[in-house]
Amino acid sequence: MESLPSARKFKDELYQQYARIGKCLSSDKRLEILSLLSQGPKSVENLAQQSEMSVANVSRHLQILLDARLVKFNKQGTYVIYTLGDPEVSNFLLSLWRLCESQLADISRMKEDFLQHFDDVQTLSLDEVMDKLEAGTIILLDVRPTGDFVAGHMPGAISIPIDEIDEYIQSLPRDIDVAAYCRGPFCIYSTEVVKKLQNEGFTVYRLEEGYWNGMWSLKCPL
Amino acid sequence: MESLPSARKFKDELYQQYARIGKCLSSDKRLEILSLLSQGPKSVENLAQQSEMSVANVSRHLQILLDARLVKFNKQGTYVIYTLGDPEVSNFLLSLWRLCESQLADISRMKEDFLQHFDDVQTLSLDEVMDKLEAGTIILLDVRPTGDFVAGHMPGAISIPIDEIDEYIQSLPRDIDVAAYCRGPFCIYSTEVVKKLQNEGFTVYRLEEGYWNGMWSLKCPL
DNA sequence: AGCCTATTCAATTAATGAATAGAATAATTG
DNA sequence: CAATTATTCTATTCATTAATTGAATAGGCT
Repeated sequence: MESLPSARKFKDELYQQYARIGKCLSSDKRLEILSLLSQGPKSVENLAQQSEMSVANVSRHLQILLDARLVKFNKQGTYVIYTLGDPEVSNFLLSLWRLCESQLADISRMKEDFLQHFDDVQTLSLDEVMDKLEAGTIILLDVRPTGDFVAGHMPGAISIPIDEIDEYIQSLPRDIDVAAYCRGPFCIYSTEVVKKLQNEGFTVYRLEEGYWNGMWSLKCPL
Repeated sequence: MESLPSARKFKDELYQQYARIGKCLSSDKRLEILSLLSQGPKSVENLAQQSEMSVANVSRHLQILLDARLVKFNKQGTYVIYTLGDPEVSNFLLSLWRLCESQLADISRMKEDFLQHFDDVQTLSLDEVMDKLEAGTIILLDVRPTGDFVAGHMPGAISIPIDEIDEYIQSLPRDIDVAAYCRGPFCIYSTEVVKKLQNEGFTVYRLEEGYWNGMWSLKCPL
């Protein structure tokens, strides 16, 4: 069909556009950034700390994500705060994680192996914690980074980012149980805190569920 | 926390696994293959023809998709028939296309530009065609490749793959209207057929909607 | 001015992609 | 049953692209 505009050219260009999004998802580091951002807005520096990358490198990855409009930013003083571009992106990430878990058996295996190291940590379910919280027989610690806490948290929880736990240990009451939560079963912030408080003699539990993506679940990819 | 297994190592390995899926999506050619497969199972050769790639190249892409379990295959005689790996993959692709369309303004623009070339092709809606089909005042042609037709089609439609249209032109009745459909607004198979039949003197329409991914819609990515 | 954060640049290293040609498998034919 | 053909997969090549780092720059804030 020589009179028609080239269908092949059109197709190629179209799929090249689609692949702009795809390329963003092809790097483990960018996936980690997206995962972190799905837990709340973050500055470049903050992302660099949590992903253990250099600021320069994070910045470059963010440019790539920005080009595909998977993230957006606004400036707050000298900080550039990045956010997921759109609720659509958040939905998409959910279905990506779901797909990964369902297709890649390696992932489930890795996660199981990892969790075996923490068999000795006592856990409470969300319901149990809520009951105890109402009854006033427990203190609930949110040990995620401050930004995540601000973006959304359990009513009644106290924000004690894991970096700052040492400073707070003295002021925690010892005559009442303590529970800690973070993002999910595979986020070990709360596990670390539980072990540390156990050594200090507290009665302390880990909350099974995590707060992630604006909801309580066991499904946080990390 | 030196006694704990390295959280960083675990995270890195986990995101590397996730990125296995991501890498599949980073190539325009692989996205095209996935798109083609979402329209029905296909042999390597068939995929090569439709994507206008060499068989060897398609095969290599399929290996990559297979490694991430986005596709699976079964052998039929000497042919290896590839399929999407799982209904989950199909769902995921839908949300990927949706994300792409919503984030990348370029795509909408390209599609609009492309469609302008076909302003002169008369279209009918799905409802109109169904009415006319019941009334017996129209013949409906499915001009997609045979495999797609077999995988699912409009009841009452006749399969005339675009490659074979010339052989069928003689036997089409000229005293009744003809409509053709393919995958969607951006699949130009039906447009090509309409133009060809128009030149032959038929009264012929293009069905606005396309049959794609087991449903009628205007949303086929290509 | 001085400090802090983020981006850009330059340069190195690593990896990835497309394509070719050749290998393996299975059916078909003489 | 050997030889041929058809079909799909693998391995290697080469060019391209991507990731990372450190240094330099830009620009806001106090």
